[in-house]
Amino acid sequence: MNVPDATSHPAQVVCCAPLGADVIDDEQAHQLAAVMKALADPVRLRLVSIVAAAPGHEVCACDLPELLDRSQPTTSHHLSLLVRAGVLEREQRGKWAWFRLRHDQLRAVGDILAPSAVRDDHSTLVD
Amino acid sequence: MNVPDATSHPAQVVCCAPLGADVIDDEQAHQLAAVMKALADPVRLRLVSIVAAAPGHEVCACDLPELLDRSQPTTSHHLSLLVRAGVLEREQRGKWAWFRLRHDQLRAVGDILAPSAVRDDHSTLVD
DNA sequence: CATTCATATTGACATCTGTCGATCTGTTGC
DNA sequence: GCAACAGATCGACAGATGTCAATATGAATG
Repeated sequence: MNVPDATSHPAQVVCCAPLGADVIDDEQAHQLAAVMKALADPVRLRLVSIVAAAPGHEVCACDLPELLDRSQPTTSHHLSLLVRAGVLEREQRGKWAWFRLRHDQLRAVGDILAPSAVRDDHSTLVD
Repeated sequence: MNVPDATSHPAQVVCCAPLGADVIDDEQAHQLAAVMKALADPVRLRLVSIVAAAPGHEVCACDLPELLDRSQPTTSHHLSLLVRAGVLEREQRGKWAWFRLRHDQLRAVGDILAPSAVRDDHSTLVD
């Protein structure tokens, strides 16, 4: 899936200009596509939704195979993919792994697609 | 890729609750994933960006193979995929096909990921 | 340190995806 | 109707993706 960076921990937040501001170059397109590919799967969307709706916006991996109706390896696979994409953060607590949302990353992607009306907008997608 | 609906023309805009409002069900997840899959490709992101940045937010298909550095069939494939996903609209003008952005669809997806601060927010992702 | 439990990694497999060359379809102009 | 052109569809193929069973790794606990 070729997500931005596999090893360094605080994965980079995808960059910022809204889609209509200018034609994005190939590199930007690949970076953004990598994060969006990570999100563009039903299981992972439900996963993100579960984390987002959880108290404290965090969940223990131990609960996820059942919630997602997937095997433990499959669940782990999706989790690590989302971490590599910078959408989730992983934290080890005792023998459990907890995952928290990277709201900044989610917001960055959202803002590229639909620049929020609050920011001074350079007459882009918003006609 | 299994995008929402292949034939009916004004393809449905993906639905609305932000990701953290509640855990989305399997059906919602599949619908949203379909639209996001359509967007989660470097070539298609550049394509959308090209349309978004074009005067009038519309482009002629005839210009795209060169701009995207892809063959005519490949370009056509990406275009029809985006139309099926409800991201683009197609209009025939003489022998040329023109494509326009569905801003509503793009905004819907963006708002699910990053609920805009202007709307009264149901304490979701925005801590 | 041996056991147990939670999670990650590996290997295998079917399916999906992006790409192009070749061809078909539909529109224009003669 | 026919030639010319724009664009869509088909067929093929390499490579990516989602899935699970089996196994490895790593942390807590006796």
